[in-house]
Amino acid sequence: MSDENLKATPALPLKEACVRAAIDVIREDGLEKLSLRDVARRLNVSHQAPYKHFGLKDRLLVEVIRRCLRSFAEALAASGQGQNGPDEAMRALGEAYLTYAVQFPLEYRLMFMTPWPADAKTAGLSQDARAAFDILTHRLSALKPYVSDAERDRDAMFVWSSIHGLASILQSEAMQYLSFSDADAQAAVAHAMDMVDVALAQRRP
Amino acid sequence: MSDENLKATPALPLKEACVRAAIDVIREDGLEKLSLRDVARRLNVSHQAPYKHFGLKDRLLVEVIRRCLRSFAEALAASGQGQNGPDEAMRALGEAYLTYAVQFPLEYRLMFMTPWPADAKTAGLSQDARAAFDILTHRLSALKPYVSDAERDRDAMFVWSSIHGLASILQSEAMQYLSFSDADAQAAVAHAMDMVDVALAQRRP
DNA sequence: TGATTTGGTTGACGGTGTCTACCTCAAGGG
DNA sequence: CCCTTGAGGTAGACACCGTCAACCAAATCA
Repeated sequence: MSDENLKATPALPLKEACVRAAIDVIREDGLEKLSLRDVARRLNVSHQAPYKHFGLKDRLLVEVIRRCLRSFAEALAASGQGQNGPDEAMRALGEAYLTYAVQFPLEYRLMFMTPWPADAKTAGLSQDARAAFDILTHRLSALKPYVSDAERDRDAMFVWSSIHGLASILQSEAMQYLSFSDADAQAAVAHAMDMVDVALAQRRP
Repeated sequence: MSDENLKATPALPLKEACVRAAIDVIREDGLEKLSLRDVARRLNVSHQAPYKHFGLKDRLLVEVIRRCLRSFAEALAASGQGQNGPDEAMRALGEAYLTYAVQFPLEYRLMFMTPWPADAKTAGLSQDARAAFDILTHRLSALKPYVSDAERDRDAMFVWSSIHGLASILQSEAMQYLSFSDADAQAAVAHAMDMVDVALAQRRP
């Protein structure tokens, strides 16, 4: 036996522990409830300890967004397995997207409905976002042949904006505000996805 | 002459002035920069004065959102004038929607990308949201005949989610993050709107 | 007239992000 | 071996914030 049991609660380096605690807070209560001091309290550490690792609150936030983007991209990529054709794979992607948005609304909001910290671009978040987007472009390429990447990207942008719009409406209370019943809402979602398929199929070879 | 020039800066009752100042702040710096104390300072009034009119910050926010929804609905409704047919009216609606989102990104974010205060429903915001939504349903009714309101609402939800997705992507920096050029972005928007038209036309009589 | 409501004031409390200063301890170079 | 240095932790302060409480003047109204 080594001396593991001697140290109290090392387990994780504090930096990593901060990120995880922050994700917990956001998952539970949302971004606006996130405070560095609260994170510190949860980890039984002084209110300045997290500051040593992330000089600014925003820099912790960037790290959290990065994690979210990656786990989101993983969920999307996993949706492809065991599908028969490109059509089903495409549909599965859309459903995985919506599922994620509904299952983790606060993370989804953080990634796509919240202004990113100013230094997000320098921090390389763009690449993680692009990785998620490219899952979509790849499936589109399997679906129909494109003469150029630009043409494919236009289709991708259409699909993405439609699904994203749907997701963001779903995870807000907009449906309730417009007094849609649950059944109506579900039907509307299915219909919207059909419409996307229809539009994509329009000029398919 | 009456005694107008005797009073310093009455002009508006404080309540109204607060709402307008709050909108100014949001337009300039975004929701997260809005504070009741700042509003009070701008109006040369004690930090508690606004509190007399809106007991909670959220209640001021509700009032601001209401204004935004109404001016948004106005802009949408105005887009219908002087169009030739229902098709053009529909297209004009979509463009007015996007224009508004791009022109007033922070207001747009406030209306559709920010969790509404808890008492928004009781405060009757739903009706204002519904009014905006119904502009869309009316134009759809002019576009093609529906056998039921539910069917029309499903189409409306599809159109709305597509355009909303587009708008929310446009007003975020997502395009930049995905390294779309301005021209590409514009082309993507036009393409997406075409796709919506295509899908809508699919089963048109 | 006297009571009460309305709309304003100041002051306090607990919470936050961030700055500065201090401490401690491990690693390394002379 | 000592001594510097830097990383990672601490406590304390400052300026904000939302909100509550107490007070106060003028208007409204019984």
